[in-house]
Amino acid sequence: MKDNRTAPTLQDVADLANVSTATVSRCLNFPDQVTDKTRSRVMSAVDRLGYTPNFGARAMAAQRTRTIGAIIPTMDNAVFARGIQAFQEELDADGYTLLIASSSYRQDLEERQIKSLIARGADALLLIGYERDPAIYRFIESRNIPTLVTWAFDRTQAQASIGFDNRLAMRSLAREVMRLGHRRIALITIDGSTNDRVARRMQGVHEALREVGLHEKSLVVHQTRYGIETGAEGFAQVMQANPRPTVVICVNDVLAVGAVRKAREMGLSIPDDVSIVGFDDIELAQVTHPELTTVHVPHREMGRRAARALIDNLEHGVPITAQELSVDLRIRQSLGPWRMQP
Amino acid sequence: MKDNRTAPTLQDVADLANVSTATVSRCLNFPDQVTDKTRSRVMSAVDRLGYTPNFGARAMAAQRTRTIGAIIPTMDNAVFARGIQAFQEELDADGYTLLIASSSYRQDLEERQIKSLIARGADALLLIGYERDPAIYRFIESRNIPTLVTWAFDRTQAQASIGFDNRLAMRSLAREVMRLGHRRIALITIDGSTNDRVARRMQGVHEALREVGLHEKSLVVHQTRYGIETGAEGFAQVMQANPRPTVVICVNDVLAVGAVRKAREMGLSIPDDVSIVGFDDIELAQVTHPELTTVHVPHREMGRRAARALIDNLEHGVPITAQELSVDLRIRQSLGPWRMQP
DNA sequence: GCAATCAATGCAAGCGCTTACATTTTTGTC
DNA sequence: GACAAAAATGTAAGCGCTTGCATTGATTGC
Repeated sequence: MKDNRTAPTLQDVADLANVSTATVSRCLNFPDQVTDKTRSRVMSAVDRLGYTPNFGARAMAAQRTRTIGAIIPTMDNAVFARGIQAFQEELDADGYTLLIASSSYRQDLEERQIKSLIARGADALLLIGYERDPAIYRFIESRNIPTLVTWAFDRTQAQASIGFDNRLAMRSLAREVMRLGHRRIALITIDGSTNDRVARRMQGVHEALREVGLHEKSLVVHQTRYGIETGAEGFAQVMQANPRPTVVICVNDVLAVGAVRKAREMGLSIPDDVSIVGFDDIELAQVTHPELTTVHVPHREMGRRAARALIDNLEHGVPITAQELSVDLRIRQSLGPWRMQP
Repeated sequence: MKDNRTAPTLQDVADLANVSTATVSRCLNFPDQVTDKTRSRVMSAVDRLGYTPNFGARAMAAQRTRTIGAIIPTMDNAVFARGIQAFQEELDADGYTLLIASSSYRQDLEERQIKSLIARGADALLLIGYERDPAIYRFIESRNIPTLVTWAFDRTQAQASIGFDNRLAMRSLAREVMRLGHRRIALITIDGSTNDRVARRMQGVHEALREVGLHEKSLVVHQTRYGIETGAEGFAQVMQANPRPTVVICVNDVLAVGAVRKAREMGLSIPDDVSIVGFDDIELAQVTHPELTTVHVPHREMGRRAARALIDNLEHGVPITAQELSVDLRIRQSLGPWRMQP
């Protein structure tokens, strides 16, 4: 009798069904290579013992895992959560399993996790943004692991990605702001040094500024951490500038929502006293009052496509090609034309 | 020369460093059992080859993985995202890795994932809510995997949990609603059949109702899916009841936020025309206008404690004991006293 | 300088599975 | 009913690692 505190093995099943382990393995992996009779005998042994294949052993023997790894900066951010959820649904439909790790925006952690996911046998990898040590790209390359970057798109980068161009997207939003006559502009942002998406968005703002002959220096910038609360504080800060900004651009909707709240608390009317715009178009953007003008990003679509690209590569060797997704401006009530300050 | 398309193995490192695989293994796992000289030789071989231990092989040989599995209903929900993020941070600090799967609220999927996580060598498991097939609890038990339920607490259940009592929490909110004189009440909820937390919250409302002598039937109930948008639709629905509800209780904040938005669209003033309350106290709750009265749940604290309990059990055999966390009412402006309908 | 001791290292047996190849059984044909 | 071909099953060699035990080498006390 076996120690029943421990998982039953292929051997246990084989013994109970009176066949070899090879046959059991075939029953599980290639059912039609086995007689109906044997198969049902084996399957009932499997049920009886509550057998589940040991993943590590299987991975080692088969050299594939049907597992895809993803590393996101944080779970605690709706944009990633939503994209990854779609990614996972698509994988699941094809019998793949998703392994997620979150890096808290720390490069060192991310590198550890990339190695850990590969060590765990991930057949492919999904990463957010381009920015990382070239050595780690070489490492991935040397292991021959198909890898896709997402949430960003930049044709000058070597690494294949499915995403959108953060710089251009933000630039077009900033242009719209300019078009409405605003010239006194504030930017609430988060640290761009470990976040290339944010860095690109800031560039986009700068470019739009230069196009109308404004110097970057004229921009009132406030850098803070991610969060509604910090967005609110940031808003209070930038509104102290003199002359007061007529529009506040936030690098994401979460900050913008905080700004909207603070404006209300300060008794400012949006967009009459000040306009506020965000980025991402999360569900929240339509809940604020007034609704938020922002850049719509197809998070779920991105996740779905990324999954397809990776699976197609794994299953049929389809090369992974870059895909740029289009984003579009969602002009809502939080952005209005410039008016002379009273 | 090795095929460099494939990961280097312990053997490769051993060869390069001129030692046995046993020594390399010890260098990695018990560095002080090895001479400085050998160690540095081995380590430089490791670096040179970019060696990373194969997880499956290691798990198989060592019978432990320092990995903990968690299954949540969906990533795309701030409350789980936040709790799990804290859980993961705590695990990480102790050198554990988190494996996450999401079940889309489907029991069958969850069962598959429990098995998959165990097969992957998870040393322990974190699950949301109690409700699942007893067979699956037996399965976990038979594998001797420490398991913790969270997001719920019920002393009548056998399974250890760290969470709060959804029924009592919602009841106290409903009592407050009654105390303010409301008697014409609507409830916007989601399917409770696969979600014991929601089912308990509904019970809580029913109990409070009975306490003031109202019959459950007098409650205007609308069941929908999770989401801001669906919450908005639900609100429109329940407000058609005659007589019109004076308060709308939502089983979570997301629905409530949708309700608030719809009320605004309908030109109703909150709380003068109708009160709205939610549950969870997500960040959103303070962004709506007016701010949402809700039940505050310590999501991050819950995640942290769950991690500690599991690690302490794994490392020092500390038994996993149930812990009830306290929640508290956050009374804000969206709830006002009952007034005669105009 | 030598035995006794202890630290450092090596040897080799698994861990649970897949799969190429060998063997047995079944099926179809004449 | 005998034979070849095809289908089903078995055998056994790994996959990459850890670890108990055996071996070697260094250190110590006398």
